[in-house]
Amino acid sequence: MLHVKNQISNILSDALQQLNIEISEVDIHIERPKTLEHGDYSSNIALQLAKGMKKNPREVAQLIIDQVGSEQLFSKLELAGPGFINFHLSDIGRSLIIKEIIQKDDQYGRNTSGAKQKLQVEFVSANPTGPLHIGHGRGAAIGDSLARIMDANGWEVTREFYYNDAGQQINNLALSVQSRLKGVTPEDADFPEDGYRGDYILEIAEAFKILSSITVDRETVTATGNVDDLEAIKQFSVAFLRNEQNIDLAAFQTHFDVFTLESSFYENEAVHEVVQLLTDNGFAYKKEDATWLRTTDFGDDKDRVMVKSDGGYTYFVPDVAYHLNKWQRGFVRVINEQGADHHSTITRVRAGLQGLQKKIPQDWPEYVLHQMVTVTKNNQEVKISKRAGSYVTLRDLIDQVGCDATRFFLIARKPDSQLVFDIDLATSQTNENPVYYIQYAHARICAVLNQSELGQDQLLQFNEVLLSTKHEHQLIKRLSEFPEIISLAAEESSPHYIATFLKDLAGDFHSYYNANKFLIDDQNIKCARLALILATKNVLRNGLQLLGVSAPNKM
RNA sequence: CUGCCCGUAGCUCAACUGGAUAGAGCAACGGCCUUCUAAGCCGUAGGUUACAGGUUCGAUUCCUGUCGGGCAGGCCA
Repeated sequence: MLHVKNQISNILSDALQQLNIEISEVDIHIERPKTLEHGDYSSNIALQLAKGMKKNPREVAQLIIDQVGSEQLFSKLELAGPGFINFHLSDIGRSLIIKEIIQKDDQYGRNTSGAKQKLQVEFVSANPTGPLHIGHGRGAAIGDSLARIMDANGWEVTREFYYNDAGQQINNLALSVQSRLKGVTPEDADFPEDGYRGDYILEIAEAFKILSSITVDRETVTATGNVDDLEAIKQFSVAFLRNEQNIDLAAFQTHFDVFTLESSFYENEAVHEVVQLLTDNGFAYKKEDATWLRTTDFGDDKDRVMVKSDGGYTYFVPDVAYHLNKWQRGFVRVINEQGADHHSTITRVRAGLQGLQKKIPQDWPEYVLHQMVTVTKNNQEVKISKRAGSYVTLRDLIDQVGCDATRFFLIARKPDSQLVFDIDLATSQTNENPVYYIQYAHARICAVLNQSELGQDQLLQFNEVLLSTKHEHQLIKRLSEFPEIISLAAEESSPHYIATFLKDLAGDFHSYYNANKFLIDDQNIKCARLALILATKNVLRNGLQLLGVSAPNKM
C-alpha cells in the first residue's frame, strides 16, 4: 500500500538526522496545500525549527532540501513562502495512486485503525410518542454515516436505538389516545394538559378501535378495543408508533442492529442495582425523602436526585443502567448521537458510571451533539406538519425532497452548527442542488466508461506520462486525499468532511470533463484518461456510500 | 444569573484542528451545446472572518473580555 505521508516523514527525518538536527518524530506534520502551485504535500518543519536554531526558516528549509536526494515519488521539492517545503508528485507517483484506487476498488480509502474493536453508535433514540421529526432525521443521517465511517476505519460497529418507553411521557401518550377514543378532542378543556395533540393520536385511536394488530421486534400487539384499559392502550400506542418510526427509518435507508427498551432495565432490576451500587460505594445520601447522587464529586455543578420522594427513579438512572449494560457488552467506544438539547445529561451519566467504580474511562461514552434544524419554504419558516401538529416530520421531507437529498443536506454541515433546511433548494432538480452535482459526476463517468469498451485490466496499462494537465494533476491530488478524509471524519466524529470532500472532487471532475474528450482515437491518451476517471468513479461511489447516498449509473 | 454551542460574501455553508492569496453553492452579470449526459463548464462582481485586546515567525482557528443568536440549568424526559 502507498503511504506517501509516511514516506515524506521518513525522508525528512533522514535528512534531519544527517544534518544533526534533533527532533521528535511527532513534530513532523505533513499538510495538504490548498492550491496545486504549492505542491501535493507540504511541510512546515523549517518554520518550526528555525527559532531554536536561530536561523532564517528559508535557510533551514534549503538545508533540508539540499540534503534530500532524488526520490521516485516526487518530481521536485521546492522551497516556498516563509519556509515551507513543498513536495510535487512525479508522474510515477501519480500513476501509483491511480492504480491503487482502481485495484482496491470499494476498499480504497479504508484503514484498520479500529483493529476490529467493538464500537457502538447509538442514535435517533426517539421516544415512541410521535412521528420522527426533522431533528431525528439529522440524528439519523449523522449517526448512520458515522457508523459507516467508523466501519471504514476498521471498527466493528453496532448501531443501536434506545426507546424511552417507561417514563411519564408514555402515560401522557396513553391518556391522549384514550381521550380521543372517548371523543375528547385537543380543543376540549378536559383533554390532558400535557397530552399529545397531533392528528396521529386520532389515527392510533381509530386503529385501536378496530382491533388492529401490529408487529414490532417479532412481537405482535393486538388492540383490545377496551377504552378503559389504559395499559392495553399504552402497549398498543407504543407498538403503533415504534412501527411507524421503523418504517420511516427504513425509508431513510437507516437500519439498526439492536433496539433496546428502557423498560427492560426496570424489568431485570438493573436500575435498582445501579442505585444500590452507588449507595454501597458511598456516593448517595438521603435528603428530604429523596435519594441523591453526589454528582458534584465528578464535576457536576450540583447533586442530582436518583430516587424521588414518591419512590420513582429520575430519568438519568435508567440511562446509567443502560450505559453500564453497554460497557458490560464490551464496547471499547460508545458514541451517542443526540440533539444538543440533551447536553446536560452527559455529566450526569458519566458521573453515575464513575460512581459505579467499574474502571470505566472518565470520557466514556463519547457524545456527538447536533444543533437544531429549522425548515424554510418560500423563504418562510415552516413549523408544523398537518399530521404531527407541532413540528415538521421526517416523512414530510422524504416525501417532498427524497431520501438522498434529505440525507445529504442533513449531513453536509458540521453537527454543532445550526442548520436551515431550505425545501425549495433541496427539491430543485437543477444545479442548485449539491447532491445531484455529485451524483451527476458519477453518472457521467459511467456513461463514458460504458461506451469505451475497455476493461479494467486494459486501463491499468495506461502510460502515466500522458496525464500532464493541471486538471489531471488536481484531480489526482484530490483522489489521493480520500483516505486522509476518512481518518479525519472519524477522528472528529464529523461526517460533513466527507460531504465537503465529495463536492470538491465532483467539481474537479466536472472541470476536467469539460476541458477534455475521452472517447478519442489516440488509444494511449484515451487509456490514461479513462483510467483516471475510473479511479474518480470509485472514490465518488465509496464516498457516497459513507453518507448513505446512492451513486446512480444514469441520471 | 451560570454552563455548552454558534457568529465567515446579500442568503446557505466550508476552510484538512495554527499555515501561504479565507473558498464553494444560491442569488446578480457576461460567455460555452452539430462533439462522450448543459443536473455541466469558463469568466466578472461580492470580505475589517461580530467587536476589542492578547499569545507567535504566522490567528477564521488558541486565550481574555464585550455584543448578538440558539440550547440547557426540575424530585419532567
